[in-house]
Amino acid sequence: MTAPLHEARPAGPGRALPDTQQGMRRRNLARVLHAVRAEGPLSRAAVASRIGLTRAAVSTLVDELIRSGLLEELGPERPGRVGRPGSALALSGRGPAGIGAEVGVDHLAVCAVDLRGATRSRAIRQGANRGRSPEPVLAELTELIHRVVTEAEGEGLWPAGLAVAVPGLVARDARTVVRAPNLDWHDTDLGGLLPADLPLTVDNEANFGALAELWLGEGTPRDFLHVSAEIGIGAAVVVDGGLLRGTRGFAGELGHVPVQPDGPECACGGRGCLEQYAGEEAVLRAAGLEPDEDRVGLLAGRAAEGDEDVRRALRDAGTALGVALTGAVNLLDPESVVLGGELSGLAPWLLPSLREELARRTAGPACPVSVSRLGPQGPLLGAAHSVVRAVLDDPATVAERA
Amino acid sequence: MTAPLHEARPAGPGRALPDTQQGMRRRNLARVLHAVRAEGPLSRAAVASRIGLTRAAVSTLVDELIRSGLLEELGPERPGRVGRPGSALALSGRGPAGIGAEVGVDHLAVCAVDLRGATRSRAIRQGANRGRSPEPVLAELTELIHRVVTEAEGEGLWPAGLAVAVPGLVARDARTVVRAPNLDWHDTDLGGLLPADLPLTVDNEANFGALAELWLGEGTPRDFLHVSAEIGIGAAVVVDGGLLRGTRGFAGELGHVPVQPDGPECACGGRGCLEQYAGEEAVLRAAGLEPDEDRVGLLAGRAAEGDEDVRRALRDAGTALGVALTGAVNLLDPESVVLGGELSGLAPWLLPSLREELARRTAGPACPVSVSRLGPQGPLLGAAHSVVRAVLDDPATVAERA
DNA sequence: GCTATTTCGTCATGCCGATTTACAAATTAG
DNA sequence: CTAATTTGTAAATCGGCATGACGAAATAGC
Repeated sequence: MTAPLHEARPAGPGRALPDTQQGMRRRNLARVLHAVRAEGPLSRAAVASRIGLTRAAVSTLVDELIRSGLLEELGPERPGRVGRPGSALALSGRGPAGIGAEVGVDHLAVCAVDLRGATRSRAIRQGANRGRSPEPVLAELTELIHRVVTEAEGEGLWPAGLAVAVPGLVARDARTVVRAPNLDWHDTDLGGLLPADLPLTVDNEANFGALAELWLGEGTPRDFLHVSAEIGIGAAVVVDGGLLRGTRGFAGELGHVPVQPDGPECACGGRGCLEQYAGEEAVLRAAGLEPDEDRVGLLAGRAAEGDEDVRRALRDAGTALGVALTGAVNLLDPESVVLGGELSGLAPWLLPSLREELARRTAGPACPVSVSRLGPQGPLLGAAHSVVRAVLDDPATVAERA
Repeated sequence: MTAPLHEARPAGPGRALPDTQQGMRRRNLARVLHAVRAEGPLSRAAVASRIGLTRAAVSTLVDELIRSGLLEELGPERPGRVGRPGSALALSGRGPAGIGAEVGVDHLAVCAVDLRGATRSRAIRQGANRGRSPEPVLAELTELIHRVVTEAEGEGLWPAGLAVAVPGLVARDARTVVRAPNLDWHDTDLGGLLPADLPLTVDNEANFGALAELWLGEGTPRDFLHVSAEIGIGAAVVVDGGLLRGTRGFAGELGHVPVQPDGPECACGGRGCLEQYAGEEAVLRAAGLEPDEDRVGLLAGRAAEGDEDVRRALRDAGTALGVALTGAVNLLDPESVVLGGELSGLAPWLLPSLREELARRTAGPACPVSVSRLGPQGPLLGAAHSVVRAVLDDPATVAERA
C-alpha cells in the first residue's frame, strides 16, 4: 500500500499479483468487489455469472469478504422472477474509508469516502498558502485530517490510506513534490510531515482530477485527455482506464506545448508555449486586468457581465488551447477531451473557439470536447477514491486489519 | 489468434487470460518461455528461481513445452560451480515460425523468424506498387509468402501466423486498410486476398517498426516515441512495453501536429502541420528538387555530397521536427525518442537542429534522441516478431498443432 | 391449495496445479 | 574417498475452483 496506487498500467483489479493460487484468489476477491461496485446490489448467483466463476466459488469468496467487513448482506431481494430470491450483497458502508486531501493555493480540504463511493465526512479551511513553507501548511492539513478521520470513525469507518493532491509535479515515488510553483515548494518529501499511521500517496491534482472524471463522470470513456488549469496548464492522459505518467512522472505538461514557435519567451526556456496564451496570467494580462486573489472567479464574473475585453481574451485562449489540443489529439487519438478543474468554470467562453479550432484542423469528425461535472471538486474526490480503488483492487491487503 | 496481437495494453505474457487454474497454467507456460528467451539457455532450476515457482512446478511446465516442440533440451551444462550441473533449455529452432510481410511503396518483402528470433528465410521483390490495385499486389505477396513458408518448412519450422506491415492507417480489426495514400488504397480488407490458412494481422508499418525497436533494439526503454517517415510522418507511442493505439487506432499522427498555426494549408484541413515542413515532398521542394523514385536516397546522396540547399532543407526539417517533438515529449515524458524507418538514413543532417530545438525548448535535461539501428528493416522484422511474441505470450494456443 | 418448476445458496466430492518433502544423480571441495 | 552442494524428479499434500446434488424459497399451472 505504500507503493503508488495507480501506475501507468493499473487496469484491471490487482494486475501485479503473482501467478500463484493465492494470487488468483486475491484477484478473484477483487473481481467480486468490482462486480458489486459496478452493478449495485447483486446476489451471489448474479456475481458468479458476471465474473465467470461458479456459484460455489463465489460463495466462499463472499464469505471471506463479509468476514473482512468489505461486503454486507442486505437480506433477501424482492422477488420479481420465478425461483428462490437471492440475497443482495452490497459494499460495506462501515468498512475501510479512503481519506483524500488537497493542498490548494488558497485552501486546504480533506474528505473521507467509503467503499460505496459516498463522501462521509469533509473539512475545508480557506486561506492563502502561496509562499508558506510546507511545515505549517501540512500541520494545518494534519489537523483537518485528524478531524475527518475522527468523524469517519464515529460512523464505523476506519481509514485505509491517505492520498494528497498538490498543485505541482510529484516524483514517481508518490511522496516527493518536485516543484509546485504556486506554493513555491521544491523537492519536498511530504512523508514526514503527515500522519505516519496511514499509507500515503501524493500526486498531482490534475492526475487525481482525471481519475475522478474516469471513476465518477457519467459516460466517461477509458481513453481520454483531461485538461485542467491552475496557474499552469496541465493535462492528464488516461489510456485504457489508467493514467499515463511518463518515465519521470512528468507526462501531461500541456502548458509547454509550443503553439507559436517564435512567440514570446517562456520560463521553461522555450518560446510560444501554450501557457503564454491560455495561462491564467496571460489571460488576465490580455484582458487588461490585474492579478487578484480569486482570478478564475474574477474572469468568470466579468465574462458573464459581458466584458468584451475579457471575452476576447478567453476566446483567444480557447483558440490557443485548440491548437495545442490538435497536436495532442493527433498523437493520442483519445475518445474525448474533458475540461476539468478551475477551467470548467470558464468553459462557456473558452469552448466555442476551442471547438472551432479543433474542428478546423481535423480531417473527419473532430474529437468531442466536454466539461467536467465535478469541476474544482475533482482532485479531492479523485484522491479519496484512489484509496478506495486500491482497496477494491486488492482486498487482501486490508482484510487482516478489519 | 485472429484478434490483434498487440493491444494498447499487452504488457506481460498473456495478460488477458481468465483467472482460473487453466489460465494460471497458461500464464506460467508463457513465463517459462519468456525467461528462457530473455536470459539465454537456462536450466530448470534457474528458470524456477527467475519466475518464482518451484523446481517441481517448472519441471512439469518444461515437459509440456518440450512435448509441444517449443523448448529444446541442449544437454548438460558445463559445470563451473559445485553441485550437479543443470540441463540447458533453449527455445526450439524447429518449432513455430512467425511470417512477416511488408507492402512498401516500391517493394514487397517477406521473412520467417523462429522462436529464437533468428531470421530463417526471406524474399524480396522490387517494383513500384503506387497506384496498383490491391489484388495483383497481394497476389505477388502471396507468392513470396508461399516461397518463404516452403523454405522455412524445409528447415523443420511451421508457420504460426502472418503479420503484414502496410504504409497506412489500419482499423482496429487488424485486417482493414483504412487509407494508404502512398498506395492509393482505401478501406480494403486484406483478409480475403492473403493465404487463408494462416492467422492474419495487419498493422501500420510505423507500429511494427516501433515494436521491432522495442524488441530488438539495444537498450531500448519500455517507454519511448518512435518516429518514422514515408511520405507522411508517423510516430508510434510505446508505453510500458505496449503500443498506444488510440480509440480508433489512429494514434501517432505526428505529421499533423501544428508547428506554425498560421502556416500553409494542409490536406488535413489544418494549417502549418509538421508534414508541411518535414514531410518528404516539402523537403524536396525546399531543396529545389523534383520528386523522384528513391527520394530518401536522393536526399541522402545530395546531402553527403555537400549540397547546401539540401542540407539547409534538412536542417529546417529537423527544426520543425524538434518543435513537434517538444510538444509530444511534454505530453508523454518518454524515456527517449528514436528515429526509425527511412528517416534513419537522413538522421545525420536532421539530428543537430532537431536536438538543438528540443533542448532549447526544454527546462532541464532534454529527452535523448537516438537513431534506430534497424533502419528500414524495422517494420518487416517487427511484423515477423509480433507473431513470435504472440506464441511466446500464450504457448497454449499453438501447442495443440505441434 | 397443491404440485411442478425455477432459481438460490451450500455441501460433499473431485480435479487441477503448485508446494512440500524426500531422494537419487552429478558435480566440486577438502 | 567422503562431505557438501546443486539438479531433476517422484510422492504426498494443500489450496482453490468445478461439478453435481440437495434443501430452501419463490412463481406457474392445475
